[in-house]
Amino acid sequence: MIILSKLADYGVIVATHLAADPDRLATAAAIATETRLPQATVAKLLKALAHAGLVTATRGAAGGYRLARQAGAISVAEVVAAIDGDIGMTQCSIHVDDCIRTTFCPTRPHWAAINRAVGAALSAVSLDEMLSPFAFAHMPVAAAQISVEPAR
Amino acid sequence: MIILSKLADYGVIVATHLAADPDRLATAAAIATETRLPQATVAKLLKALAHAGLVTATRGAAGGYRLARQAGAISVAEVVAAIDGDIGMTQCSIHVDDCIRTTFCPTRPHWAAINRAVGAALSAVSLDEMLSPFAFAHMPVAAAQISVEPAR
DNA sequence: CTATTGCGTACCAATCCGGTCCCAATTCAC
DNA sequence: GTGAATTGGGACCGGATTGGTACGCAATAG
Repeated sequence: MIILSKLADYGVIVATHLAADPDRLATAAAIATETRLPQATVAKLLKALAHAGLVTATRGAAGGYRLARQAGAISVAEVVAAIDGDIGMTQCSIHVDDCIRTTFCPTRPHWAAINRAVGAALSAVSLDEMLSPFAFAHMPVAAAQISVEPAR
Repeated sequence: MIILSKLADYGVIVATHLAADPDRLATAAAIATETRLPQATVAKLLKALAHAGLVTATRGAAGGYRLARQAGAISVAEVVAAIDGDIGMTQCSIHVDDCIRTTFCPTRPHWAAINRAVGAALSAVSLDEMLSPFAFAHMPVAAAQISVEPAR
C-alpha cells in the first residue's frame, strides 16, 4: 500500500523546491518546469499550500509563490495535511460518528495512539531536512528497531 | 486523509476478534455476524490473512479460522500488510524505477526514514494490545510531542 | 454421499483521484 | 487606461482503484 497520494508527494517536492531558494518569488509555471511536474497540477498544489498558509502568493504580473515561514519551521506533516487533509488512520479517526461499531469495537481507542505516532514521524521532518543530501538521524527511537515485513 | 483502507481497517477488527478467543475455531460467517461486517467481505479478508500466514484455516465441515500465532506475536502492521500490501509512503518507496525524478529529486532518500518510523508505529502494537480496553503507553517517544495540525 | 466450509477467481458498481480547463480578480508595465 | 501576466476558485472528465458480490471447485466430517 502507498500512504501518500501522488498529489501529496508532489506537494512535498514543490514545497521542498521552494525551500531551496526562500527569497525567490517563483511562478507556478517556473516551478513546474524545474520540478518536471505538470503545470496545471503544480498550480493546483500551490493554491492548496497557499490556502493552508504554508506559502504566500503574490498576485498579478511578476507575481509568484514563496514560503511563508522558514524552511526549518515547516514540517512535512503540514504539507501533506494541506493537500490530503488531516491525517488519520481509520475512518473513525476523522468521521467519528458514522460507524455502527463505535459502541463495542475494542480497537477504536487504540488507533488514536497509532495516529499520533504516525503524525509525529511526519512532523519530525522539516523541509530543510528534506533538502539536505544526508539522511537525518533523529527519527523516533522505534524507527530503527522494527521493519515491516512484506506480505506479497 | 485516511491512511488505512476500509478493508485493512476491517482486517484489524477481524484479527482482533479472533485474538479475543484464540482457541476457538470460528467460521467466516460467525465472525461476520459478531463483528457486524458483511459476510462476503469478511470471507475475503480471512483468505488474505490466511494467505499471509497470520491465521490458519481448517477446511471442510466444522472448519473455520484461528490465529496462527499468539495474539501478542502478531502486530497490526502485519495485518495491514497482509491486506493492503507492504507499507510505503511514496510511489518511489515501492516502485523504485518508474519515476523520472529519481536522479535529481532531493526528497527521495528521506522518505525511507519516515517510512520506517510509520512502520514502527504499526509494528509496535500487537493484537492483544488492541484488545485491551486501556490505551497502551509504549508508543515511540515522539508520539506525545507533536500533533498534526488540521488543514481544513 | 451429502452437507458444510474454505479457496480461488472473476466480476460489477461506485467512488476517488489525477489532471485539465475556464473565467474572474489582481497587479505590473507601458 | 489598456493589455499582459499571474494567482484564485471553481467545474469537469476519464480512468484507476476499491469495496463488495457471486460462482464454481476442493476438502472434510458425519
